[in-house]
Amino acid sequence: MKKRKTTRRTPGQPADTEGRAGGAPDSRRKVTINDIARIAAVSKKTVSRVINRSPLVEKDTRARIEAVIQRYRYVPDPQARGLAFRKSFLIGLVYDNPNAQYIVNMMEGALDGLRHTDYELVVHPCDRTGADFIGGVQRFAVQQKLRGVILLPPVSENDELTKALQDVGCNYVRVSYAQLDDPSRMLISNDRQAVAEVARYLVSLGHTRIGYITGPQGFLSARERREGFLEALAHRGLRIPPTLIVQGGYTYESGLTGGEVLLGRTPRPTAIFASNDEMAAGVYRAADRLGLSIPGDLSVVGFDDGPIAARLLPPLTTVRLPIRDIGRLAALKLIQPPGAGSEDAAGMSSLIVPHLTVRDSCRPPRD
Amino acid sequence: MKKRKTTRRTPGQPADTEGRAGGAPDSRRKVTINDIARIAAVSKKTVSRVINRSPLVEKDTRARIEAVIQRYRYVPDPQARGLAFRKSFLIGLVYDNPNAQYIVNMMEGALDGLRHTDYELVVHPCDRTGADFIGGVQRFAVQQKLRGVILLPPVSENDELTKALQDVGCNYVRVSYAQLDDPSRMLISNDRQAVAEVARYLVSLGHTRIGYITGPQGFLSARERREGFLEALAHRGLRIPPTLIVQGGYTYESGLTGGEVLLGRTPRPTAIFASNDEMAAGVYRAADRLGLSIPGDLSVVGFDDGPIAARLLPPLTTVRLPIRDIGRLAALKLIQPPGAGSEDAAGMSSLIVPHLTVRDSCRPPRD
DNA sequence: TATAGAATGGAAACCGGTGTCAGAGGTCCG
DNA sequence: CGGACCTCTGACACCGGTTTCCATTCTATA
Repeated sequence: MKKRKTTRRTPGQPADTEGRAGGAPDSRRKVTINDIARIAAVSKKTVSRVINRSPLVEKDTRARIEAVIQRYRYVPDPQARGLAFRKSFLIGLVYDNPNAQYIVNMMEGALDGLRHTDYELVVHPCDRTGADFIGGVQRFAVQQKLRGVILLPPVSENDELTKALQDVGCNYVRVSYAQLDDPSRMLISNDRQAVAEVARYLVSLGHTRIGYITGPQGFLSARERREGFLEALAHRGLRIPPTLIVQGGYTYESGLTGGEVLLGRTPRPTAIFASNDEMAAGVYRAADRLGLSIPGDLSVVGFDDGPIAARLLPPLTTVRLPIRDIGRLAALKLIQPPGAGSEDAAGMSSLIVPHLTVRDSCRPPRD
Repeated sequence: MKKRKTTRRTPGQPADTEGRAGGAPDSRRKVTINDIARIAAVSKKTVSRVINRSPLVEKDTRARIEAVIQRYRYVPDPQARGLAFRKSFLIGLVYDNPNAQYIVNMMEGALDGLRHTDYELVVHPCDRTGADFIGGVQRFAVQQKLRGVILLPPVSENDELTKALQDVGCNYVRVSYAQLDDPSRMLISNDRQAVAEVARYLVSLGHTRIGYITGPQGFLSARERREGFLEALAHRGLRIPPTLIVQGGYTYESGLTGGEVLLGRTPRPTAIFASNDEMAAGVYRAADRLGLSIPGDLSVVGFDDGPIAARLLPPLTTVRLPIRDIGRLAALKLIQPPGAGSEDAAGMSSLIVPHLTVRDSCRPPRD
């Protein structure tokens, strides 16, 4: 006896439909798993097995079904799958970040990682200072049944948030600057090491009076960069007096005022390290106002290597953050089953080390 | 033989469950429409009517159901709804744009428009020069059953693409610079009018030798800006010789080379209008290389008012594009039923007029 | 008071997939 | 040769909503 005849006795559809067992199913309507099953003369469950790469399908059967799928350009409906799986095929990108450039790059990176998968990226900005910010993100995750969430700094530093996500069983990856969580949920940029490189560079040029503009209070990156820089200088026997360290906020304006403060000290610093590019741009402006030329009278270093860095005059020496790569790795971490390492160990390493990009904004101090 | 009433706790325990009318339904499991129906002692259909704002529900009943929904923080599952509706609650943002800043702002704007709605935004970059680019976007729309798509320039200018989307019944809004389509599907930035403002400004300062750097071939914005600018100048009796018009590509590098070309002409132009900020930054660089000072020796105007504009030295006079607003309006257009204008006519106007933002990069020519 | 006509609400089918579990066919072994 | 075991496969219920169709209740009019 052959296969049983395929059944699929939908109330509406009499045996008639079965008869023309190959007929293109109304090209207007979307092809469904039922169509494929009927045409391939198997049950929809078997088709489902093929779709989900179950090993319990005989090779011949699989090949036959795959051929039909190809032929009819069938793609399973993500919504239906999501409903049955109790999980969507969406990845959330959650951020609260002043730096737009950063976001796009991260997004593009995440999309790189998601390319040729079934997943789509849903962006979700939020205000980490707003009321019920955590509840908002949590609801987002639950309602959309997100497969996972990528948390960008500074929201990635919020332990309450990750707790809330765990509570509702939502997977996540935190992009940050230190080990805050289970390694499988972290992607770490070693800014400490990068700023040490800056310290080495400035010292090697001969600078000894170096000003520093920090990031905003409470940002982990701000702390890591500041501590890393000061420690590295100390390691080389240099101690920056407190008067040469000013508080910034990662904004152009804070860089401008910070720069003006630092350049007002006597004796003046011969170099300023602003802990991001925006603030470095502010320092350029401050120097300009005081009639100081860069790099002649003042060396400047930034951090990020955003689009502004290369466009400033002179082009800014800065630390290049491989943001796009970070985004890609974050996405991969989310969608890859813990065990399998398709990307090799090095590539999937959760540790990113940014490096110094030397342009024209530094020079030995004139003495 | 018929289906017997298996399971489904609903039929199984009617009056009883209602009795403890407040009993939280296993706080671990997600609340469903069935729970709400049971607790409110109505059928799920009625709850569904409330959710979808059907007018066929008695006031009291509605109030009671809404109370239960509130109480249990019930939110209908978008996937299930999508499945039944044959439409998801996702809006696609499709772009192929070199300018990252532009994208983020547009995205934020779209998210503004989607806030407090059931919709989420899915980003989808694409390569308009790639093979089967149109098919790719089409598949994206079909597979995700997108409620609508926002098309950003330059992909918004592709009529084949919009045709393909229409073919699959996908709604869309095109953000562009001229009426390319049904007004209900267009959001137009009147760059022509904006550049006329630039022309007026430069002429009023006394410039007569003005250089112009165009956008890339085939971009509608490039054409509109160039033609608009030249016409406005002509209108004031000024004709730019072809030697003072160079082809750019909206990139920093093209601005740099374009600037060098223009500044190499004799006599030198006293002002250069670069048709976006990136290229204006390139002109700054070109001027710097030639030892020319801005605005002393050369006036420069840009277009976009991206983040670079205010950070250049001197801060760049440029045309401000209200991108975030555009994004918001685009989203609103998509999700609002054609008839209802919740935002007033002026606000929902599909015509955006960017305006000149004067900073410090222009001055009367020195003679 | 009778009756048409609306307004309302319920049961079951359906959207397009996946999970469970039982059953068919084949192999291995005693 | 028969039974235990394994490999595939399919029937059926289910995910959480909406829609169809029909029964019931509530008006309004004759």
